[in-house]
Amino acid sequence: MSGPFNAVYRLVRRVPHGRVSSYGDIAAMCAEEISPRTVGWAMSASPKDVPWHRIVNRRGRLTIGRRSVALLELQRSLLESEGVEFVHVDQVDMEKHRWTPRRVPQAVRKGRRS
DNA sequence: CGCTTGACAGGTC
DNA sequence: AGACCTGCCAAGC
Repeated sequence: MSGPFNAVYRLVRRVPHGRVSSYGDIAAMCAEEISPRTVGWAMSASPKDVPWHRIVNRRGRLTIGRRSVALLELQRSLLESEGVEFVHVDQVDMEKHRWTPRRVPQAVRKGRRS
């Protein structure tokens, strides 16, 4: 049971309560070469135990809502309930809440230095 | 099998 | 700053 999607899910499960990460950050931390788009696709099919709402775009925008406004509102309410602050109605404060792990699990770490 | 569609990102103008 | 282009890649048709 492996593959890019599961690697993505393992990483997203590590994003702590009250913190957020971006599609690009998750892709960069992933061991396999995947694109941010693939992370987005994985989120759209994520299992129940994956905190998909903690993944936003690079600037903190909630880029989910084009097809489902209800999902956008759900994401916003979930983040607000975790104490995440917003700089705009659809944009979280990345400076304060971006997840910046010192170490990513070896199995997931890609051979690159930031 | 080829074309379109995105829950993206980096660059140009 | 914001519109636009390109690379990206799994799914769906």
